[in-house]
Amino acid sequence: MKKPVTFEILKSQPGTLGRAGVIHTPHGDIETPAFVVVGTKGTVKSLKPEDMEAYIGNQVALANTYHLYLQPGSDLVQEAGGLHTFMNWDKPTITDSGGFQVFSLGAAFGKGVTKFAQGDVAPDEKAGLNVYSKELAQEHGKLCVIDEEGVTFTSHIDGSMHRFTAERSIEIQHQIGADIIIAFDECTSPSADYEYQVEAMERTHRWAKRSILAHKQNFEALKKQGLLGVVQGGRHLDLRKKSAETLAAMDFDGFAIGGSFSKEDLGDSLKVVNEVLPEDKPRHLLGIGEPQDIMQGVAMGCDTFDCVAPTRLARTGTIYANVNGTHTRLNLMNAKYQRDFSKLDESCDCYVCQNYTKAYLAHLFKAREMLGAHLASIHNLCYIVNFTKRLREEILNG
RNA sequence: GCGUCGGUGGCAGAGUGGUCAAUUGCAUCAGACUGUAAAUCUGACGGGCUUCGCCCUACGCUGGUUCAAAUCCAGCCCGGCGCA
Repeated sequence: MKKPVTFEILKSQPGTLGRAGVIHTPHGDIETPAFVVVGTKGTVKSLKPEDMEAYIGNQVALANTYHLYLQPGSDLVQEAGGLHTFMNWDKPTITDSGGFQVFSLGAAFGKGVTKFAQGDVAPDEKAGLNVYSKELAQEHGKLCVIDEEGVTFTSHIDGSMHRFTAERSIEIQHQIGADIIIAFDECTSPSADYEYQVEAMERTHRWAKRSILAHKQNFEALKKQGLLGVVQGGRHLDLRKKSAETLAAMDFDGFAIGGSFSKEDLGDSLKVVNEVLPEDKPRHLLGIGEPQDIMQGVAMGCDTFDCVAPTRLARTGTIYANVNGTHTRLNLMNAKYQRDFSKLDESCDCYVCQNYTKAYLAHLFKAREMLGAHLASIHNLCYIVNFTKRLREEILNG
């Protein structure tokens, strides 16, 4: 049987792990390296799929299993004809497994911790320990509890209890129907200690195996959806290597690299991982997507990237701009932009930069007009999508 | 003119003898945001300093009562409303 998701390398970059290629999916090709736009709830916040086609040109969008399962319900998405039909986007899609919510609603909940740490992070025993009992979880105000079999979530929407296992996550992703689905994993906190990282990683490996089995049992889905395994190991290079080796031996259509990183050794982590992962399968870097990070990721052999930063920053008034060759964030709410009638970014020729000024967007944000979020999202996504495209061209032309 | 209610920080609006440089909201200024709990969150917001604290000036104006006044009293100024 022909696999629904395959990868083809067009050119490798000498001296690095970088490569330009194509991921073939039932809904079309993804030319890599590529930035994957995040549309968690089946919508890229503030944008219509038509906007993406008209103004951004992204080739693929990523939705979230946990969110769509809770609302409107994955059975409903299936009844609608699947994610593509439901949201009116007929290009490639990916669903994330819900593994990130194990982190964001668990260890990270209420703590302001992100998966991308900067500098040293003090080990926090509770980042690992407290996920084991419901009592401790409640005591620490967390919305999920982990055990060997899976994760019990308390809905952030209405407080109801929900159970995710590897099998359940895959089943839900079958209902949603994205081209690429992801094995259920645990994204660990950068503050979890080494011992816990080992434990969580090994558990994620067991879930990976179960995810493959669950996927293989659904022949219909097997024809239409490719499955990625998730490399874990946190900020420890030895664990990263181990995780990559373990997953490489499993029958995945590609790999996602997840978990927490540190700003300082992202490159090293990716290098270790991608030297081990099979070359002929695509590698997605989960949740990382600042321009500098993507540049590193590409050089270290990653093919696709998703990140909420461009859209989240956009909604809160911050835009990307290339200032004297440096990737910079500009907070348009700052007083100095009130009368700045220049385009958002001199080097950008996106629809927004062609038609609007910083002062106008600053006004929209100050006035809390929703058009601000819309225009800034278009610009930020264009910025990052085009940046990634240029990295691809550099490899192809290099 | 008489009566009555009221005048608080950029605005709105709490507070009615000490715990008040004064609740809160807005506005303002700045910061954060990396598989979206997020059109969100955090901080500052009278002035100065040796800034987990200290010193000045402040609740219409002037004076008074009191150990102590944004808070009580008197006069004045200003505004709303009612009656002339």
